[in-house]
Amino acid sequence: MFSNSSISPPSTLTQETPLISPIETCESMHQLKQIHSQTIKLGLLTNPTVQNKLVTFCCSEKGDMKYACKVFRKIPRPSVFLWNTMIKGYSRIDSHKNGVLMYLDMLKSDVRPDNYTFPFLLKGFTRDIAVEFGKELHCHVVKFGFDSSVFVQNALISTYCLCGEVDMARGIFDVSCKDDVVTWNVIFSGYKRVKQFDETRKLFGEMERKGVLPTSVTIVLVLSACAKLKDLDVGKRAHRYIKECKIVPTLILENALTDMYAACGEMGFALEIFGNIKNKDVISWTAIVTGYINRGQVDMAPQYFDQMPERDYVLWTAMIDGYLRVNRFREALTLFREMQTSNIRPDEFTIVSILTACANLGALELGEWVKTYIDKNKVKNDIFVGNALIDMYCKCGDVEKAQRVFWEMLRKDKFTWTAMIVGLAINGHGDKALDMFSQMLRASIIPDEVTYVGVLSACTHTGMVDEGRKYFADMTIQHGIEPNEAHYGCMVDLLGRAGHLNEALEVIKNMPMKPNSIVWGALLGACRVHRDAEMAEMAAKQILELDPDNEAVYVLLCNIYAACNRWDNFRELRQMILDRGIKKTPGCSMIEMNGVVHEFVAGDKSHPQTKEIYLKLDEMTSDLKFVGYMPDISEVFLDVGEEDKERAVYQHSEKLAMAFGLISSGPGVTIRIVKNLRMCVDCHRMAKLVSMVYDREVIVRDKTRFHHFKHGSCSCKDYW
DNA sequence: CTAGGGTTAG
Repeated sequence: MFSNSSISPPSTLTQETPLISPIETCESMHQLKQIHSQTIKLGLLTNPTVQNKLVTFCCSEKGDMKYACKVFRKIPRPSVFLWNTMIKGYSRIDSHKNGVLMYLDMLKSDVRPDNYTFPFLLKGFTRDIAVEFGKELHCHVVKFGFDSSVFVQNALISTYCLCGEVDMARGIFDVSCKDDVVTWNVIFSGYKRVKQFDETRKLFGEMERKGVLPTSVTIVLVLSACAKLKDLDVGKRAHRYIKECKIVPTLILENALTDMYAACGEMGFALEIFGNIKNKDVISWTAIVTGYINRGQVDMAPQYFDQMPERDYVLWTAMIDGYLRVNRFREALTLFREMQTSNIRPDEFTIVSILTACANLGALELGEWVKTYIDKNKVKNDIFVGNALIDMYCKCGDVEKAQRVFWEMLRKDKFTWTAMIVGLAINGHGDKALDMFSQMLRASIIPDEVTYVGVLSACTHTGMVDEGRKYFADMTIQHGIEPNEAHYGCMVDLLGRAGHLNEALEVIKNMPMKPNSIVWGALLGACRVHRDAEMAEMAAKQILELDPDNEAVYVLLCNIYAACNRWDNFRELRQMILDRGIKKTPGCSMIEMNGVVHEFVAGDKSHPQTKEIYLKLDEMTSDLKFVGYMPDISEVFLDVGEEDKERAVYQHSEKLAMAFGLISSGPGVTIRIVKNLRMCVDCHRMAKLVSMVYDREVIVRDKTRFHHFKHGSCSCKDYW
């Protein structure tokens, strides 16, 4: 027997439409399909409530958009509610294209959107879709008159933020009523995306004055901004709201608090909060690790890093970056190898850190490996990666590859251009660097103070005095950049190297700020090239007043005395150095071979191939003597008798590296060496001869520039 | 609408 109610047709008298409550309690698509067929059998499909409930379920988390579409297409004239539900469904599954298509279909069917339509549609946008449709949809919003709906405003603000158009977002924010805390949260999150943390801080103050009460989302965003700005005061104020507004402390909030205190250097507070977190996750640990790193206490970080059982790629990268910050590049690479052994995949952030390490070590082979890794493993090749690649290639002396990366980049920012300009300049291609600079201006990229350091050093490295003066003036006139000490240093360098020592001194005297040791150091360097002992003494005195422990100055002055044959001064100064116990920074050269960075100091005997290296060095010396090599000991410093002087120069670290390079690589392979100090005259001479006699390109990156040795001459034109 | 790591000089 059939029960009456289940077979009787829908009656207008029925209080409740049948099958509604089964849909509401439905658990799966399987159940829903059964209910759907029942509605067809019962002819209930024309009932709007049934339609709404069916489509809503299919669009929900347990649903299936394909099925939703089937049901939806059978409905003759869907209501705006149904269209919205479909749009919302597509947003949920990140099918933004379909969302937009739905919206367009809806307009074609002459259904007007309501104030739910836009938030649902915009919510599903990715950056690309937002760029493509954002502005147009904003026009629709205005046309249909929803521009004063707070939900629509919030959605639009967040869409503009997604496109990176914060100013448009801010425009909408400024005319909104600002009563809704979500509006504030959305704009804060937008400023976070573009890293304008200062705006968040300013607006937070405004929000407080307006008396809008923050939610936990607000506090998290404000704390994150304070962490980046290292603003402890505002951070503490945000912390107070948690108690005052009775905001429940979630893990996210506790992590944000820990990070804020750690970033501000308040490790005591940070550890207290950290200690009270019940279910610490990797983000909590990262906050502590980066806290120590920020304070320069890298060696405190491993305590926590090693304790954390589940280290993810962010934590690894943070730790690797910690070593980079204190110039411990080799340790950074060691950690990277450990990371790979642990089977943690590096992402684009890690890659940037590794490229930075390669750049500083001159490790081209590893850098090339990273480039291949990026291409093969589909690491997101974003603008940071591109910029780091350019920097790596330039600092490894391979300008061509750097340029290739540069031109392949789809987007270029001021960092991209600056890295290329600086890279060309230090590699001795001043003219190309300046050409790049004019292309940069034509591309409407605004240079900053670093760009101008690159431009001025391009002029310096190539001796273009008049151009340098012009750019120095342009910097302020055209771009409103006030020159800093580095720029004055470049000018002193430029004039000094060209032999205009007095003019260089005038520049220093007329500086609006107190000349620092960089500026005086530039003058001292010029005195060395032009052998002006008097001015050198004066410059050295200035530096030592500012920085009494600057051992490089003593060494340079010694070299200058030697170059000017002022042996009395030389001995006097050397005695003073010995009396005061001033230690010369040991010269150190690095060379990469098969992905391993080998390091040499003068007279080094620690290398496993020491014997072969010294044999090769003997062989080199006698080979080169045939073409006129005579040891030049004028720049030797730490030595006693003449014979020892010769020994000392003979065993300079870059010579050992060169010998090692010659025996460990095949004929014709370029030898690349990185030195921590300025290259000495003797090593420079020897490298030129090596490049000729053995027909090898030798590239030495010293403290300030590159020396590309080829066929017996050097790109620096013996001017360094 | 919510937390952590990355690029240019001296």
